[in-house]
Amino acid sequence: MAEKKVTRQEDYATWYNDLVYQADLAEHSDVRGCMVIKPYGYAIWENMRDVLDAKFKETGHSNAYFPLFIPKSYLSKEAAHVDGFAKECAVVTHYRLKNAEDGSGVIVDPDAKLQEELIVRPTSETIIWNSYKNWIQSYRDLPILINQWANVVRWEMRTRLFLRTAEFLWQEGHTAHASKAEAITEAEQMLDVYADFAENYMAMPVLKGRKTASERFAGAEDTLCIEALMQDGKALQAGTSHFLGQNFAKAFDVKFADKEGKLDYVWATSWGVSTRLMGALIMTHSDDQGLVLPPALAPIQVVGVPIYRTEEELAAITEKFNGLAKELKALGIRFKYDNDDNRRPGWKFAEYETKGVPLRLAMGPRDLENGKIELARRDTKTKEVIDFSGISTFIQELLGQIQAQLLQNAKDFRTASTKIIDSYAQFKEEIEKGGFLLAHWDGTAETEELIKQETKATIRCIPFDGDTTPGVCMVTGKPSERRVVFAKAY
RNA sequence: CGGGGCGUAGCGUAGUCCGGUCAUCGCGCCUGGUUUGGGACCAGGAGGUCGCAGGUUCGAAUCCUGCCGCCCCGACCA
Repeated sequence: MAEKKVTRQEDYATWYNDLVYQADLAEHSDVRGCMVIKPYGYAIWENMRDVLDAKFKETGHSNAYFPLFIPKSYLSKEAAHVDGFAKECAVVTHYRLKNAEDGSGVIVDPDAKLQEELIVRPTSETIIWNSYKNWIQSYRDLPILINQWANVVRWEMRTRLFLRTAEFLWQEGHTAHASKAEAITEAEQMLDVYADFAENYMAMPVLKGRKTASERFAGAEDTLCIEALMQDGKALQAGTSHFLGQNFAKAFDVKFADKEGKLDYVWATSWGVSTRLMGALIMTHSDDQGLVLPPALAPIQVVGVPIYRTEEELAAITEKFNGLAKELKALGIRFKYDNDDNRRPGWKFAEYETKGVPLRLAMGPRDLENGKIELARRDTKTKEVIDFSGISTFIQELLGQIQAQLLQNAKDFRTASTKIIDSYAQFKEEIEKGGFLLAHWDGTAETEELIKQETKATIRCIPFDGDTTPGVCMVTGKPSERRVVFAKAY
C-alpha cells in the first residue's frame, strides 16, 4: 500500500488551498465564487486541453462555438433540464448602464430592460440544439460530432478553487445521431476517452460506471461517469458522458428523414470535463512539500539549476546546460534552465518542488570538474549524482517510469481504500473513514436517499467492471442485482 | 437562506474585553554591500481612509447602530 503522503495536521481543505496558492496555480477572485487561473495553473490546463482536443479529433469530432447567452425560453423547453439548472443560473436582465442622477455612480438603466432575459449558459444543450434544428433534415446530415471549448456559469452556493467555482472552463461535446445504438456507442466511446486520459496522462485511476436515476444529468436518459478517489478518501466525479435519448430533439423539434423517407427524432449525446480535473490532479498526487505533477502534463518536466560563484563558472555550466537543452528538446522533453541570478539555488529547489516539477538537475563546479550532474526526483524526493554524458535518454526513460509509478501509487491507494461491505452498521462505520465502499442496494431511490440522509454517502456509480454477483440490499434486505460504489463526494 | 467566526500595508497578523505616544510584528517590496551545493545576511528605505457610513466622546482600530464583504458548518451542488 502506498504511504499516506499528506501528513499535515490541518484539515485537508486547508492543505489543498495552501497548495493551490503556493504552487501559484490560481487564486480566489474578488468576484463572487470566481477564480483567477494564474499562468502556471493555466499551463497545466493547456496541456490537458491539448491532449483531450487531439483525442476528440482522432475520434472524428470538430470544434465549434455557440453563444454565451441563452434566451430564457430555450432553457425551459426541456422540463427536467430546466429543473436541474434553474436554481443556479445567472440572468442578464438589462443591456445598459447610466450615471445616477445623485452622482453616486453608475446604475442599471431601468429603461434598458430586455424583453426576454438571457441566461448565462450553465451548459449549452439548449442553445446548441436550437442550431441543430436548422442543420438537420435528412440522415445524410448525420452524425453531427461537435465539441466546444468554453466557459460556463453555475451560481453555486459554496465554491472551492477548481473543484466548484461559479465560472469554470470546460469542453462540452454535443452530438446528433440517426440511431439510438449509434448515440449510445458515442457516449460510451467518449467515456473511454476520458478514462484513458485520466489514467494515462493524469496518472489517476478512475472507475467507469453509470449514475443512478437520481444522480443523472438533468435531461439525460443515461449518465455515464468516471469517478476518482482523492487522498482524503472522498470521491470526485471527474467526467460525464450522457446519452440524451430523443429528449432534446423533441424539445427543439429536430427530426430527420431516414432512407425510407420516414421522419424520426434525432438521438443525442453530450459529454464534458472541466477545470475540476485540475483539482483532481492536485489532490491525487500532491504531498506535504507541494504539488506532484505527472510528467505527461507538467508544464516543466525537467528544470536545470546552475550553482556557481563566479561568472566563469556560470558560463561553463550554462554551456553544458545549453547543450543538454538541445538534446532534451529533440526528445520532446519540456526543459527549463533557470539561471536567474536573483534567486539562490536553495530557493529554486524549494520553488520547483512546490510546483511539482518531476525532475531537477543541479550542476556546480564540483560536478563540472568530475563530468557529473545531480538529478533529483520530485515524486520520491531522492537525488543522486550521475554521469553527465548520455543523460538525456536516461531522463526520457525516467520520466516514463515516474509517470507509471504515479499511476501505480494512486491505484495502490485506491485498492487499499476500497472495501466490500455487507451490513449497514459496518457501512456507517467504514464510511467515516472514507474510500469506496462496495455494497448491495435494492435499486430504489428511497433507499438511496435514506443512505444519503443518514451517512452523507452517495452512490458514485454502478460500475461497468467488477463483481456482478447478486445479493441482498444492506439496508432493506431486498434483492440486489450487484454491488454498487458508495462514497462521500466532493 | 439559517448557525458560528472574521475584516488592521501586497500577504499573514498583534492590539479591541478595559477609549488616551497603538498603528505591532513577520513575509514580501525598493536601495547598497557581502553572498550563492536546500527557501542567505547586514544596513537603510517605501508602503496603512484600521471594510464602509453614521453616532457617543475632549479624544475611537477599540464603545453603539446600520450596511458591505469574506471564511467555516448546514441547506444547495449533471
